[in-house]
Parts: sequence; C-alpha cells; structure tokens
Amino acid sequence: MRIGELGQAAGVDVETIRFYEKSGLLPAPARSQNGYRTYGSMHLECLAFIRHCRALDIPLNEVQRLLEFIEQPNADCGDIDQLIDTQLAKVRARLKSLKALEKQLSSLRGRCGANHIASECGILHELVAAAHKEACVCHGHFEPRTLAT
Amino acid sequence: MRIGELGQAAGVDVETIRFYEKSGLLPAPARSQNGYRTYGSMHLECLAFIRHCRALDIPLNEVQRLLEFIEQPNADCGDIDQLIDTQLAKVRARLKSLKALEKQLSSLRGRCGANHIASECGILHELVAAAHKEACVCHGHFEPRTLAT
DNA sequence: CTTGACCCTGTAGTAGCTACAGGGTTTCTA
DNA sequence: TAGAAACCCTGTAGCTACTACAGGGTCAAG
Repeated sequence: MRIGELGQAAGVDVETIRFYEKSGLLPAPARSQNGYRTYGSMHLECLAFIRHCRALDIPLNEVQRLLEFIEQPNADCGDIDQLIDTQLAKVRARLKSLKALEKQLSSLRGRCGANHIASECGILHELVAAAHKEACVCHGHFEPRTLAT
Repeated sequence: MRIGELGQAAGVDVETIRFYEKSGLLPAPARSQNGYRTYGSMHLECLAFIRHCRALDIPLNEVQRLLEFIEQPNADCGDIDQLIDTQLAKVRARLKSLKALEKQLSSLRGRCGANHIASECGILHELVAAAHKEACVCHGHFEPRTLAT
C-alpha cells in the first residue's frame, strides 16, 4: 500500500510517517517505478508499535532501542525494565508538580470573581506581589522550573 | 547592574534574559559606554514577574498580555480570569491523562520482574501485542495523542 | 484535456529555551 | 605591565516531535 493508505490504517499523518523514516525508526520501504513508497503489513505493525510507545510518552530514541531489542531476541532486556521505570518516575514527578500547580492556580483564581478594571484585579495584584517578593534579593530565589516541569 | 548580576538576582540564565528582551517581554535596558546592558530594580521585578508566570505554565504570549494589563490599570480585566481558567483547564486535562498513563505504565512494568533475554520480556511482548492489535485494521485506530498529552 | 487528489524532496516553523561561534571589555593576579 | 579568566555583545543553531509549506511529478476520474 501507498503512504496515504498506511497513514489511514494507522491513524498517522503521512508527514509523521516520513519523519519516522527519516529519523531511522521506520525502515525505508520499497519504491514503485514512479518513486512512490510501497508498504506491507510489517511496516504497519512497526508504525503501530511506535505510536503505542509514543502514547506511553516514551521518547523516540528509547523507542528506537526497543525496536532494536525486537530485532535481537537474545539481547539482555534489563534496560527495558529501566526504561519503563524511568518513564514511571517522570510521570509521577510530573503528576506531583501539576498537582501543586493546580492548587496554586485555583488559589489565584479565587482572587477574582467579577469583571472590573485591571487596577482592581486580585489576580494581577497577587502576581505582582509574588514577583515583588521574588525580586527582593534578601528573600533568595524562587526557582520556577522546579514547580512547572 | 549588569546582566550577570540580574541573572544571579533572579536565578535566571543571561541567555534567557536576552531571549525575553528579544521576545519583547522585558524592556530593553539602557547601555553603558561599552555597550553593556544596565539594569535597575524595575527590570528585576519585571523579570521576577515573568518567571513567576512561567512557573504557573502561562505561555509567554499570555505573560505579555498580563504585563500590558499592568501598564494599563484602567483596562477591563475579564480576560485575566479567562486566562487563569484556561490554564486550570489545561492542567486538569493533563493531570487526567497522566494518571491514565501512570496506570498503563505500572501495568506494563508488572510484566517483567527479573533480568532475562529480550525474547522472554513481558514488557516487549505486551508492546508488540498491543501494536499487533492496533495494526489490525478491523479494530479501528488507537489515537496515541489523546492519551499522552 | 483538465482538475483534484496523491506522491516526492527539501526547507521552515512551533515553544521556550539553551548552547555555541567569534569577537570585544573588564577584572584580577603574577 | 601582561596575561588569563570572567564577563559582555550579536547572531546563529540546536533540542523534541512533529507539522506545514513550496515546488514539482503522477494518477485517476470527468
């Protein structure tokens, strides 16, 4: 099948398919006489594998490694456990920081309940006040990245 | 103070500071004779404001708008509520999808508890099996993006 | 024959930084 | 004083994972 059909079958953009091929994830397929790519079911399964791993937020370079493991059934798979553990840790860390963020935003949201002009906006006041505290060098540094990963 | 001092005071990279100036968020400061930037406390507060909003995952274009509101105290601030609401909704959606992701990864992790070769890896088997199901066109499409936002 | 859909390669853009490259200025130490 | 290291400048490029052109070729249907 041609690339459009593959895309339809896997629910993936043709441009994404070409991207994966260029990235080395998806093997380059045979070409027909007019230069069009020609795919079989093996490519469809490979593409589905990639998309499934992406759904698990696994970075492309790690998906690459998993694909290599499939190619080499006798390789040691300790790294696969590690990979999933790493993903799990990342997800948990993000959950934690997002919960803190939700809490803060909710609190901030509670500061303004009705339309009025900017000078009376509780949200703005709070943001400015927070910045003022942070800009006071005797209070140390607020590390924003830590919170919002 | 010079850019390095400002960066130290706010806990921000000098390159990020230049980036913010270029992006129009941070006003361009005066320059000394040698071309070095010269900052005062107003810049420090502005920078702290930006970083605080970033910590709340507010996109830079929205931070820009908030800064404009501060400049125009008589402007209507209905949009600020909207902005925080939008952020809250985004955070909640992400929390939801990450929880589902954590659940899936935990389940997947449970499939492999000890070191063995790749052909015996429960994780790999599960990933391949999932891809096989997905690659079967009669089962419809699995939309990965929906899950992993 | 024409038109629209599909295909091709290569380039560029997204968001928010971060890291050079190449060169000028300042500060400190020997 | 000289030299080295730290700091400063502008401009460019890279990261991740796509996504969207631009410009041109191919195919199928009307």
